[in-house]
Amino acid sequence: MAQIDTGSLRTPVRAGLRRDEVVAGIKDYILRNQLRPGDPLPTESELCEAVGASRSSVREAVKTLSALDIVDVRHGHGTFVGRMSLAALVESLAFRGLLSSEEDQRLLGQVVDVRQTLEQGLSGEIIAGMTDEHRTDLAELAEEMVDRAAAGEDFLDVDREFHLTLMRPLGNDLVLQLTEAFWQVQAIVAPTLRPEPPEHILTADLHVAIVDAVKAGDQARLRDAIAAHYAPVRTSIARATKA
Amino acid sequence: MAQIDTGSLRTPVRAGLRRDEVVAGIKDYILRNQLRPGDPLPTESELCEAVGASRSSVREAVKTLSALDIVDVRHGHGTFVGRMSLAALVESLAFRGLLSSEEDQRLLGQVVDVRQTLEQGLSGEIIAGMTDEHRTDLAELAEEMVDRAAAGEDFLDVDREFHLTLMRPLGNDLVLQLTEAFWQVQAIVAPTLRPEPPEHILTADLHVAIVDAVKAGDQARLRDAIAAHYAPVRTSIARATKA
DNA sequence: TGGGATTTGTACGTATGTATA
DNA sequence: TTATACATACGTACAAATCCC
Repeated sequence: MAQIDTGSLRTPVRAGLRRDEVVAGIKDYILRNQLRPGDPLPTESELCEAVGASRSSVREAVKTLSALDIVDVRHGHGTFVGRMSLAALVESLAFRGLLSSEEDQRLLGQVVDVRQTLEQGLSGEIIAGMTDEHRTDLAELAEEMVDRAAAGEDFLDVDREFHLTLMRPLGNDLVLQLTEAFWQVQAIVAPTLRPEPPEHILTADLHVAIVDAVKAGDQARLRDAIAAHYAPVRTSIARATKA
Repeated sequence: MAQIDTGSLRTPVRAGLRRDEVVAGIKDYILRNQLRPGDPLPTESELCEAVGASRSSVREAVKTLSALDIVDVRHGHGTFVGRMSLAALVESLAFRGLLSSEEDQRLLGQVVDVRQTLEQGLSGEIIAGMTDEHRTDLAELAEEMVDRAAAGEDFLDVDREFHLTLMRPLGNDLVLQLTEAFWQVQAIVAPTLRPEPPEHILTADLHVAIVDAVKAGDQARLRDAIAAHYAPVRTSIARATKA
């Protein structure tokens, strides 16, 4: 129980805001009880008593933690420990990109830089960690892209899965989540300034080149293939900058 | 004004939750009016009318956006467009690391991987973009580390500034903010499992080596210096894993 | 210096929507 | 279907912080 001296009437000295105390209290509760993602938290009313705050304060605190995916609130069911995903990063970054058309170009370029740096910088470990299963998964995804491109369809979801699969051999959850987060940011922000015919066939081929490099186990070639993959995006951003 | 059809009594069909509607409404308001960070938003009561929701709902929505640093609320003053920093990323990631002692080791290792990958992968552009001012700044920071290490003091803040200064020549805000964010996560999570004598002198020397490589304009040497810089952290994480 | 106006923060009561058993 | 537990929403009143005159 996170009792906070509400018994003595008039405790005029109170460090910060009530809401922030409750936020700290809930975090504390999770840590002290060693809860894991998915574990249930006390109900709102219980939290009110425990921390000695009103429902309003508790609810606002929970909303703050909910936005960070530290807690997960299910209507009519209860409150649970969240999964602490990077959804908040996506929301925040993506919205920044939507603010103005200058900002969105800048951000897009920077996101592409980071994505390329990570994929290239980890290319050695990617090749080293690749299993046969990874390779076939990657090959099938590239094949799917080619097929859909030939049919004139888009393949955003396949592209996302491709870049995730590329990073999977690393066994690094954080890299995986960053990959997904930046991919999403790009997917959200890019359409706002691109009245451009999508070159699906070229894009698909560039992914095939990545697969080939991976299969060959050639790191230098993989780095080049990754650079080539991001080149069209860069030119389309540069083109938008001039316009 | 973001009027949302509250005029007709009984609008039984309401897509989602009231709060989420308000969240969308506020985002919309910012975008439609092309507001920039720091610009004022309508007061709570004005938002209530505009979106046709109660003050509680509006406040919860604002708290959600506030957690993402999309808005910035100042008690007794008003609500403003936020700076969309990566503070949410730090909070979320850092707390994940505090959950359990296994998680914190895993996360620390992954954070170090990402930091090293970014610094090494961008080493070429770092050297290319370095001005004399950057070099002297970096040299002074390393010097400060050496001095403090000799005096037996720690220099966390200097270390943070060093890695930011290293990335500054890139002119990439996102990289800069990620650098700061991951640095903070490491600074928060690392102490939870390190009852270890800090080797300040070694750490300072490793930073000096980075400065020397930068001054020499030698990318390969810089990459090595960066790897060497993170090596002690890795061993201390590995040591904790065994224990 | 001070006081009043504005704005956000907290508290409480009540009613409603939602999921589970 | 009913009952129960829970989150969601609304409204009001008051406290606290900030600003301006």
